Amino acid sequence: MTKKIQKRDAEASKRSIVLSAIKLFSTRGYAGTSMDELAKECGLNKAMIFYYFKNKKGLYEAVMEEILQEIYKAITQKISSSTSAEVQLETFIKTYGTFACSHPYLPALLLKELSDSGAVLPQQLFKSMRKLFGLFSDILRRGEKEGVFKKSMPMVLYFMVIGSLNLIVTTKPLRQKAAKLDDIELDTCSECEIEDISNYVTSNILLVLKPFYKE
Amino acid sequence: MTKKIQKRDAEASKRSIVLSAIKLFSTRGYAGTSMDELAKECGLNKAMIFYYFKNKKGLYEAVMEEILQEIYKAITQKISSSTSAEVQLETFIKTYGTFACSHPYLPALLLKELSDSGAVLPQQLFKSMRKLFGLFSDILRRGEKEGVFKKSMPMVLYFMVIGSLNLIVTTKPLRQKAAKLDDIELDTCSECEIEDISNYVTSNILLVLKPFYKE
Amino acid sequence: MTKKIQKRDAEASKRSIVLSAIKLFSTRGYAGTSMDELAKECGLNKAMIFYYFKNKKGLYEAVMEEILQEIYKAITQKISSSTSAEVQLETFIKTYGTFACSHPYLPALLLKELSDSGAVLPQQLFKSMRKLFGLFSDILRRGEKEGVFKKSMPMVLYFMVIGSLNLIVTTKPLRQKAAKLDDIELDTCSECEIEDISNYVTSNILLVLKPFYKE
Amino acid sequence: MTKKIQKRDAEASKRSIVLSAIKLFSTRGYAGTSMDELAKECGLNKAMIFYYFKNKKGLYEAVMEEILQEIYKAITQKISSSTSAEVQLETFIKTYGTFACSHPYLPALLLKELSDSGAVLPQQLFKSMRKLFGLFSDILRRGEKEGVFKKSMPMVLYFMVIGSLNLIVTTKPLRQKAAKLDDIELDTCSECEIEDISNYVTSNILLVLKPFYKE
DNA sequence: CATGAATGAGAGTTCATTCAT
DNA sequence: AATGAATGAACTCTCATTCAT
Repeated sequence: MTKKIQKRDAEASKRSIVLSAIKLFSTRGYAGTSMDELAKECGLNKAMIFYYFKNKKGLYEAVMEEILQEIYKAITQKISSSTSAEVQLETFIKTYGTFACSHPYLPALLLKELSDSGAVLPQQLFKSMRKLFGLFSDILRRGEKEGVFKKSMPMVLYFMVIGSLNLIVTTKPLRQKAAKLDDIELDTCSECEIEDISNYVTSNILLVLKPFYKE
Repeated sequence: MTKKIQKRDAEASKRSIVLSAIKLFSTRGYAGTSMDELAKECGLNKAMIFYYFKNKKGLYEAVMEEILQEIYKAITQKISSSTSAEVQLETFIKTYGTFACSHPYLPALLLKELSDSGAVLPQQLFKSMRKLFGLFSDILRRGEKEGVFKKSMPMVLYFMVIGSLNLIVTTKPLRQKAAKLDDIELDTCSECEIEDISNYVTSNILLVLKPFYKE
Repeated sequence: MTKKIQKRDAEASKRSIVLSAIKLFSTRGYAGTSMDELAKECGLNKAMIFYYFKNKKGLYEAVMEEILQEIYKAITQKISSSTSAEVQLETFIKTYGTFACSHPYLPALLLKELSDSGAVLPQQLFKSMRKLFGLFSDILRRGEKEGVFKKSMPMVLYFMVIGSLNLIVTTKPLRQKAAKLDDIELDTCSECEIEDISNYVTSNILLVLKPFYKE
Repeated sequence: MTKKIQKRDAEASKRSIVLSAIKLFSTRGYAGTSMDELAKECGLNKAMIFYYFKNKKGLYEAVMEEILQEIYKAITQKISSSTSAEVQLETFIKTYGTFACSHPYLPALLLKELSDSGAVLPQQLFKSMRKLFGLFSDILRRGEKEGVFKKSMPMVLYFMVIGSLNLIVTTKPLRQKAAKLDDIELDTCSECEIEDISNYVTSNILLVLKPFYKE
């Protein structure tokens, strides 16, 4: 009845650890995150982290699992409402963009992991990356089969999409700072909305896939 | 004479430290790299690192400075031989690609830095990043002025370029592993040469900038 | 009736804790044994250990009490069937040997305890040790009085007996390994049966106590 | 010149660590000894222990190596002055006794290690034990060959010797306490000198090896 | 009687950094 | 310029023990 009181609620405690871990791992990185700090952040005793997750790496795995499943679910859900390859591609990119923007830890963690080929989590990253990229790749392949898309290099296009979107999200503070201090005239897109950027990326990719495509 | 030799030794030692630091920082990240390990790697005493660089952060700054200047120099040099915006853009992308491929620490470090908005190196990264992006942006702007390029969002295009190229480089081991183990048919571009990819990226960007562009 | 079942369960649980504790304490030592591991070993919740025994030390005391009583009971029982000092001494040694061999935790724990003068368990060990040694000493004294034994140093003889028997038991794996790997010819008694050793020790002690004793 | 000042003297620091380690390991055991306490005890920073010895186990190894070599050296030195098996055996036992008494950490550590078959240091213990026992065994074998000793079980005799001597040393405080409090008449040899005990053990062993031996 | 959640203290170990030579 | 010795703080992780149910 008084279930909502956090104390002695295993699920809530575990959740609170994961949430704090997401925050810290995404800002300070794996090695840069300390379990002491994490414990303080989530308001639980440090030992509880090891009670629920066998060790630091185990927690990191759980965190990555969590967020990669989230984005995967978000995208598949949205995509399912259409069968057109073109619409699905558009949905993929836009959903990824808005999700990344509202869950900025995803780009931070993903870029960090991908920047050293999954040094911490090779197996895990590998599987999750494949799953998400598989989705993207399938859309392109189907479009190709149906004659609406040109032949392409899916891996490169995928990296153009998630590379740009992730970087746009993670560099936001940097770009805003740049805009203020800048003596040189340099448009760092500091005021751009994620929707505009997703749209721009989408139309760029479609330009590549569909010759004579009108934006 | 003795002095000169000492000075040469000093320069050599400093150089050796930076080189080892590049290697370690790019593979293990900032927090993941220990000064002990670094000292072992470069064959010098640990105290020498602090003799030449005030502290770990100072060394990291020197490392970033170094590699960002390198890539900047490489690109400006190549670009200077032409005045056509189109050729310059092509040169920018391809030079970046080949440089990233032959100096794979660049993508690793850059992505790591950009993935947390330069938490370690705000000021430094900021300036160097701006310089490189400034180069890219200038080309686009000039092309636009000359009527050969359409209006665009330079920041996004820049991220599409360096995002994809960097990811292609850093994920190479991952993608090759994926190619071997994979049960599903999934083209991870595991055998692609960087030249092909740079070409593909270039033509994609030109498709965006120049409507009706023939690849 | 419900009560009785509960009580039986309680007894059974307590017993199961003690048994697991004997196993772990004797192999890993007092400090080396963790309550977590112990709980896992005995299949009960960790808190139950503290429910039945006030703390780790309390459990250790109970364990020692238990096994010292066991060996004491085993010996007194066997001894009672004879009144001859010589036969009783023989029975003491042989019973100790076979018991130690079939309950190898006894030597392990006893040697550990005696090796730091009962730092963990002064009072407890003290009393139990005295009881067992008292038995041995009584036999010698009576034999002396009856003129069948020479005057001796009971404490030293006692240590010669239990020292050798305990060591033979605890070093068994070590000695067997030695036998296999050994390049040098060295008889480590790796195949000896405890009966033979007990016999040998017995006859040695009798040789000391009874001059001109024929083995 | 001011070499004797402890600071910045590696050899002295290492020595001080080993000495403190001997003290703590022998009283509290391996698992029971904490590196914090050890650092406090030897007056050095905790990190220095890991600077000189790679880890706790490494330090323990060094400690065991040290003391086992000491006793081995002490015995071989004394033994070398005679060629008679009988005298050598006597010297072995007495030297072991006096050494054990003046370096009481030896019995404590040896019994602890032997009581779980070298759980911490199997390989090391194995070699050192073999060396020392080899010495003992050789004497017996030679005596046998020369016709002065009867056939025997060297391993058992060895354990009777070191078992009793070690226990006499480690139980000294216990036995003295027993003597004071005791209501029962029980001779715990609380006032015995190690020489008397060594003599007694020696003559007992000789009684076993030499029938009709007069003490 | 029994459990899982929670804790504070301390474990071993590594860290970046400085000092003395 | 260069080294090895030294340090204190921080690290990940485990401990014995208790609380709430």
